[in-house]
This record gives sequence, C-alpha cells and structure tokens, in this order.
Amino acid sequence: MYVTALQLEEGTRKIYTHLMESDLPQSIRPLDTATMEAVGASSCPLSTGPVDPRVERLVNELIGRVADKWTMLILEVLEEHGELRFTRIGKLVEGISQKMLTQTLRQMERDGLLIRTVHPVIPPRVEYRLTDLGNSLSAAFCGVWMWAAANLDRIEAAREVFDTGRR
Amino acid sequence: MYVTALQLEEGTRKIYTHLMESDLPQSIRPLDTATMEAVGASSCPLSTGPVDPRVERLVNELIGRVADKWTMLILEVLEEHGELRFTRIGKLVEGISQKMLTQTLRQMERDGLLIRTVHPVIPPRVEYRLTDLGNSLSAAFCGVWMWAAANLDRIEAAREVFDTGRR
DNA sequence: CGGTATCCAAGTCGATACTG
DNA sequence: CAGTATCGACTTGGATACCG
Repeated sequence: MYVTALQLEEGTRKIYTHLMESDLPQSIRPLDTATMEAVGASSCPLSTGPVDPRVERLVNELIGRVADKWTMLILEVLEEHGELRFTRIGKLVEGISQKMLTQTLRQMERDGLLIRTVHPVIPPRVEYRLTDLGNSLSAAFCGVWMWAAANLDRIEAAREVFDTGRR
Repeated sequence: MYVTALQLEEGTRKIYTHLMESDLPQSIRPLDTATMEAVGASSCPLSTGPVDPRVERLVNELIGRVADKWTMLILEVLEEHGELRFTRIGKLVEGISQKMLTQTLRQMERDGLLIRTVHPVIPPRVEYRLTDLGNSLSAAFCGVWMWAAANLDRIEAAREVFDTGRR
C-alpha cells in the first residue's frame, strides 16, 4: 500500500509520493471513509468505473494540450515568476517561436488558465499571470512530473532492454 | 493553503484534493521538513526553481510520449480489467484504429508500462497487462483527472466568456 | 488472430515578412 | 513591443490491403 501526501503553500509546493505506508510517521494516515464524506472528498474517476464522457473528453483534450511542451513550460515560468510580459516569456521559454507563444497564450487565456492585461501605452505593454485555475492545474500535474522524474531511469532501462531484444 | 492526501490501495484508489486545510481533520497535516527528510520525500521540481535542462527535456519528452489520448485510454482499460487480449483492448478503447492500437501498445511495452505475452498457439493469442510502472503512472494521472472533473464547469464558462468577447 | 505495409488527408510548427 | 499573415516542411492518424 502506498500513501501520498501533497502540501501546497503560497509560492512553494511539495509532494511526497510513492512512500510505503510503513515508512510514514503515525501522524500521516489515509482518510477513513467517514472523514472522506465529511470533507466532501471524492474518489479518483479512473478507478470508480464509468466516467462522465464530458470529463473524459476534457481530460483527453487537456492532456493533449499539456502534453505539448509549450503549455507546460509557460505554466512553469509563470508559476515561478508571477506576472510576465510577452517577450520575457519568449526568452524564458527557450526555443519557442513567436507563433507558438502567441497561439499557446491565447489558448491558455481562453481556458481561463491565465489573465492577459493590455496596458494602453506606447509601446504596447501586455502582461500575463496565472489565474487560480492555472495554478491549480500546475499543482495537479505535479504528480505526473514527479512520476516522470522518479521513473526516468526505469523507463530508459526498459527501452534499452526492449531495443536490445529487437536487434 | 491547500492540502491533498492521496491514498492508494490494491485494486482501488482514492484521492482527496484541493481541500482547505481548515476543512481537514487534525489527524491530517502536511509533513514537516524533518519528517520529509527522514522518509526521503522530495519536493516538486516545478516549484524548486531552475531544473536541470537535460532532465527537463527528458521529462517533457516522457510526458509527451506517455500522455497522448490512446496511451491514457489503454492504461485505463488495462487498469480496470487486468490482463487483456489485443482485439479485446481494441473493442474497449472505442474509436482506436488497429494501427494506433499496435503502435501505442508497442511504445508502452518499450517504455516498460506493460508486458506483452505471446502464447505460441494457433490461432495466436497475445495478452497485455500493466507493470508496476504502468500502474503507478495511472496513479500519477489521478490528480489531473480530479482537476479536470472539478474544474470542467469553470473551463467551459471561461471559454464561453472568451469566445463571446471576441464576437 | 494479431499483426505489417502503404497511401493519403489533415493538422502542427518554424521561418519569414509585415503592422499598429 | 506585441502581435498577424502566409508558406512550406514535417508529423499524425485513419483506411485499406495483405500476411503468418
């Protein structure tokens, strides 16, 4: 059995993942069913059978988008730096073309992940900052990020075994 | 401040997410720094400042490879049903073409997410089942599913506002 | 049954040029 | 400064036909 506890604080975020329950101090234990209901927590859709097709569609859409590296990287720099201007984001997100920067920022704005503020001055000044929704998405993906970082070696090893067996 | 506790059990999985700390019972609190070190927990790379660009590149590649819609859907049906044959997966994952099924299964096998077992009989019988790595990935994505389910309405509302303002 | 191989349509993305 | 417009290379994925 595994227990994961995720702590979010203003500005920082920590995740404790894939620890054996026996490795944890007594003070950290899974919620029992009654507590779970009391605080309005819900089960993971992945393991409770059929999922609302709307949710499934959205998740797939979302994954398709965040899987694209630009959204993730923009989310990351905005989460780290707070409010940023167009060109600054372009410099911080290395390798992004102007087209993709514009396109990705628009999509993220449309989805309510960030706020775009246009200051009516010359030269134009446009600032971007994450909404609460954007910050919470970044938090939700934390687990995936951790998984990827933690299992990088295992995956590369698996690939090597696979490729060797093929040759 | 938000606290999330994730519990994983054999066969089922539950996630408690985005609860205000004040809504939680006293028994559930974030780990303190000492405990964190003691159990070898690590911080989320997203919030600990600059990440090694090589690691970042690899992680992005991993997420991009692992997070396309077919991988997620196959992961889901295998997690729910256990061991499955090729054609059965094709039926359970609605809309997938044979090409993409083959391609995705191969990639997942290469990455060590699933085991492919060929039974040398006629007609051929090939079975697929998730590895521990595959199961843990499905667990890691739990938070994203929860986020999408919880924020579906907010995103659709944001889109409507955005699109209306554009017209 | 469980695949490969091939073709083709649609989409993605970078580069470049231009604008208020 | 912060975009828009356009073009062309490249990638993706479905459909179809065939194979051990």
